[in-house]
Amino acid sequence: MASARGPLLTIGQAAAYAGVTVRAVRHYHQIGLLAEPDRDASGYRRYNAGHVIELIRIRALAEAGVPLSRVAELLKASDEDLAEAVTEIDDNLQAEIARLEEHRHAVAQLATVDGLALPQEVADYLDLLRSFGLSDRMIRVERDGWLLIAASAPDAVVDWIAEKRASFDQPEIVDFYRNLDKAMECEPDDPFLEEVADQLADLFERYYEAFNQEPPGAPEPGLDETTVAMLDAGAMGVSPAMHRLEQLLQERGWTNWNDVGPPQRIT
Amino acid sequence: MASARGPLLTIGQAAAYAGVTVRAVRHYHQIGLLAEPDRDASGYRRYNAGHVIELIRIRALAEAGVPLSRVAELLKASDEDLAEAVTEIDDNLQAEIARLEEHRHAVAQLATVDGLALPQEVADYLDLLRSFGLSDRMIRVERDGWLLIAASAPDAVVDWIAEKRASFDQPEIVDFYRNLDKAMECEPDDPFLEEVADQLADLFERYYEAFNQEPPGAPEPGLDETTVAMLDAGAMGVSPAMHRLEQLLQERGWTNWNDVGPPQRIT
DNA sequence: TTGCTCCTCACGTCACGTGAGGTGGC
DNA sequence: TTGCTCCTCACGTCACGTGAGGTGGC
Repeated sequence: MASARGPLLTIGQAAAYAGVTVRAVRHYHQIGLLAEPDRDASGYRRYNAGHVIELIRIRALAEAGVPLSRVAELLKASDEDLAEAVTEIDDNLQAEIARLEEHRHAVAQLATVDGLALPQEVADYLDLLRSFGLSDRMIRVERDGWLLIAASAPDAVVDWIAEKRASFDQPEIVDFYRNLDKAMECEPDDPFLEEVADQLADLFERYYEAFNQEPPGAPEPGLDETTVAMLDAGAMGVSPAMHRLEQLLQERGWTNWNDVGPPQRIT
Repeated sequence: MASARGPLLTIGQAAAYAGVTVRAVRHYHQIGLLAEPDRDASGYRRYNAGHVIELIRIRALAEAGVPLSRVAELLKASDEDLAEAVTEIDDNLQAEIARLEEHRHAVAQLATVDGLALPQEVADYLDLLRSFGLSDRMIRVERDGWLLIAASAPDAVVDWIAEKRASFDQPEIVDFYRNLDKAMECEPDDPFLEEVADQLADLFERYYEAFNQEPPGAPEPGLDETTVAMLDAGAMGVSPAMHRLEQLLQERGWTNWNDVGPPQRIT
């Protein structure tokens, strides 16, 4: 039994000594982690060396990220039990550090609005579209589409965006996107939409010819139906003109026009 | 205005798509972070592509450790504002990682019971005492004393422990500690205590002679009064015998005997 | 019909923070 | 007397988790 001799610290002094807040000390009392000291005549808690030592040890464990519910048990642990627990705690710390490092990468890519939840390659692709003078509206439609694709097929998105990007080496693709941009502003009965539909059907035709009726990529490019439907809904929802354009394309014998995978000829 | 066309996902499907829990989605609605979608005839929420995209973006920020209260503002932010915020978020992440790395070090040293809140050098010192066959009780008194010292003078403790450790090169110091250990078990009136007091007084005498009345270290070795008083209380509280030994030493002309700093000759 | 999802309260979690209202110590 | 510390409730924080009790969809 340690005697009550020695300096008796107030809760504020004990807390300052151990480097914790007064409220934290009271909390440790409340949950039974730290024994309540005796009170003085005024009802103030008075701490002796033993209490302060226990408080320092509690803090050492708590600061290391050990939940208070485990601190109690570790304070009483043997060297072997403690060593085992320490291994586990260190594993947790390492995992947490790895998690944060990952987030640092994610955050770095998030430096631009486009980068929110998108890989750098997609953000670069969107910048390429911008460099062609395409409207913010167009960029947003593309970005949202690729967000959905990235969420449903995170492993494939980088390959797909590379293919998509390469297609912009052809000046007629760039030209088509500019027309598509204008088309989004049209009324559904604007004759310009027929012009764009013709241009797109022509592109599809040449695309199939170039690959001898054997376009690269499977007809199902790896996206589930839900995602494809959401992509369509997103693109079509932009304006009634887009909906009309889809109809005009079907009249010309083409369907399944979306951001990934080849179009399909209606047979 | 995006149309309500496209596949309408249930809350469970939308949550799974974005990689969050159903409860999290409801929570985002509750705090106004994510707009409530329309309901179907049964009162079920039905999500369209726009909702899912917003959900993915919320998740991207939240997972990076951004508090939800800031997520709302960042979703609407410009590229410049976002870049600024990202710098800050990354600073926070780096600080957090550094904090965890520190804790990994602390935890590594905590692998043994002695290491709880004590630097490795002190734990090594305690092991040295153990190798001399000193009792667990003695080790505990020493450990608690050094815990108090480490808490009040963390920068100096390594130097002090090195001095203390070096003193054990002298066989008579080791011999004295063994006697001190036995003395702790004594009744206060045991004549063995007088023997130990004589031995300690002799050690002090030779210590002063060796340094020509000019012992190293200031009379006040850098510890505040509170700590010194707690150290005394801790050591004296162990047993009445220790208290008696202190008295016997005073009779022999010595005071201020504790773990750090030189003893003082009563003038 | 069974099992799964959906709904809305509403309390629980974790480690304290933060007043609210009052008293003691220098 | 003033300002600071101490006391005990007790609600607030943060981002949901977890039943409780009930209904809808395949």
